[in-house]
Amino acid sequence: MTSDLDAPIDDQAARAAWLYYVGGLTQDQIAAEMGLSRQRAQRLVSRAVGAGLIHVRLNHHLARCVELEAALRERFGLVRCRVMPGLGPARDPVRSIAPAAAEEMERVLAESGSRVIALGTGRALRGMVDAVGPVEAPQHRLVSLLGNIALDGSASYFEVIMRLAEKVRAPHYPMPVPVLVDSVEENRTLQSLGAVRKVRGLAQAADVTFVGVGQMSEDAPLMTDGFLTADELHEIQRAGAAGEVAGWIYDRQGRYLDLALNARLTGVRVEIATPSRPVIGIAAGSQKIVALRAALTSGIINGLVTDEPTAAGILAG
Amino acid sequence: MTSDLDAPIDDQAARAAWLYYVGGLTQDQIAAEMGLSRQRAQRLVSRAVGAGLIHVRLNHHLARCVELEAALRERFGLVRCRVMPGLGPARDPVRSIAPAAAEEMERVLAESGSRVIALGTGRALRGMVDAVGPVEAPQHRLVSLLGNIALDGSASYFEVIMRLAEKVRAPHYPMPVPVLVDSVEENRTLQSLGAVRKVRGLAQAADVTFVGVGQMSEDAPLMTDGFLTADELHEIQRAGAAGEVAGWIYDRQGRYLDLALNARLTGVRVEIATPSRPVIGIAAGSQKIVALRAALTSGIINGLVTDEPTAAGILAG
DNA sequence: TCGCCGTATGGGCAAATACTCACGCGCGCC
DNA sequence: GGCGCGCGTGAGTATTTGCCCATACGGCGA
Repeated sequence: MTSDLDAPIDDQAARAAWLYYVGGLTQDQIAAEMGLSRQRAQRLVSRAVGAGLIHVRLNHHLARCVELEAALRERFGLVRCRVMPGLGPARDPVRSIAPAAAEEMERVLAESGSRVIALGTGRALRGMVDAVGPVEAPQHRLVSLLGNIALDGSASYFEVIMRLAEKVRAPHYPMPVPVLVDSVEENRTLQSLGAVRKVRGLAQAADVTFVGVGQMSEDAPLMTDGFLTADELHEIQRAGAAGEVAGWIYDRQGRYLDLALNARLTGVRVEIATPSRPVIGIAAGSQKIVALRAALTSGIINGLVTDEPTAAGILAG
Repeated sequence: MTSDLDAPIDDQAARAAWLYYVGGLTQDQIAAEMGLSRQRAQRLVSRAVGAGLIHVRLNHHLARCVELEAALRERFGLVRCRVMPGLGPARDPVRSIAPAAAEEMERVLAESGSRVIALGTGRALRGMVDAVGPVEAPQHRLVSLLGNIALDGSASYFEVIMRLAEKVRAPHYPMPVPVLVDSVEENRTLQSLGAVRKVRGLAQAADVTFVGVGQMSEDAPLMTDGFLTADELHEIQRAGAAGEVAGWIYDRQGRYLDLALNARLTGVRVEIATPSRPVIGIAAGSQKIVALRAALTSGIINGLVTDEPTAAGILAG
């Protein structure tokens, strides 16, 4: 990833992108200004965009999105709701929702009082963290809802909490355990560890929680990430699984299922959503509509950042 | 300006720009997606940029800017300081500092407690307001430091407070009087009005103040905006004028001058900057270096948003 | 009703930008 | 010390974009 050695290059890239997007210079002018070849200027701008150094936001509320937000708020009694324009099919909706999710996160980070912020995992949360600006917020504590170790022992690809903590310089409490362990006994052992108990306690007392929402269809993240086999998935599907938050699986009414799997999950089950302790779901995509509707129905989440087609899909049900 | 009738067009423009900048589609693809001709897509994107619907921010701290910020903070004991990359000569520095100033404003607006926010006038503040996102902040009160009526009786070109109030839906207290009146008596009459007294009192009690900083050189805004004649300007220059905040003129040490003009100024003189009641100066440009250094020296302002060359110039003195 | 004017639209073209390729340099490995 | 290997660079080229113009549309006044 971006190491410290890249800093001067990133600085150049950021400067070039600034001149390009804010200053409105052409790449030729940038090259002249910075004393580079035009190709290099082009590469720097491109690099800045690719590395997420540059961040575009829409200073305008689209009527359609506002309507959907109002409808979702109304129907599910949401505390927070953001609906971003869709990007058309074949584009990753994370690109669309990440900036809005980041704004929600920044809103919390901007609070001057100290908060405990709990975080799930997943691509959407990772996108959110990447889009968060480098604000200093050392007064808050960041805590992980679930383990960040994948089955193969590697730290999870979607490292959310460490990245965010690094950006905002806040104390952080990752859960240094696997998401899912092999046996009930192993889990019991882990849960008895003081460190794990402390992190779980903090997570359960979180003031705000940000989570992804997983679908339980054939492309379930729990399966593609290797936590479930296809057979296990099918069995759980037959038990009525509609979605999953932090690994905990629920049915179409958003009621958590009583599964054998539960005893092997190390993470905290999210069930604290109240107006003063919101749980914000960050998710978009047609595959996630069912899972989102269920989580919203029972109030597992009472805040939502999604995109237009997903919002419409949720409301259509 | 942008009227309500433009809303559907602005919606289209915003959507096109979203697809272009966030989605990364080409204008051809946008045209296909939205069912338009390519030219129309191009015009919409262009319109969105022109109308300030789209807002670019740099998610990366440039080493050079951070250094300058630290040096300014240190030397002048600043509460807040932001230095943005310069755009090269011949580009309006307001483009560079407006987004950062808007972030500072949003930071204040995000506070959940109720604040009184005082605002000056000028191009830089106008740029800031345009860059502020449509956040709801009805808990705060916005108050004007000085009149918004120009000499010819028209409401000032740089309408700052009304625009901001409209965006954030906060109660606002403009000062419905001229910046400068013709005679001392006229001023006395105005100042005795209950409405004016109330606004002035609120402004003096502001929790945060945002001001532009005017230079007193040959291109002084006070003169180009028609408040001073060339002769008056020259006389004031001879009296040692270095800069001006909200119309109140100070010398190179940042001490307010005792001028005949003062008796005709309707606005509030800013002299409340403390760590808990910051006064943030928003200004950039080589002509403003002297004025800024003076205001920083005496602490008329204790916060600053500027650009790189200006910051370097201030420190060089 | 006609004609005028301002505005919006799409085609075409020149400029600007993104991509591809071949080369060169430095680094590490043998 | 020689030999690749990979990264970065510049030249050339395809694509995309911005702009100008001719034209169509619609509103308005005569």
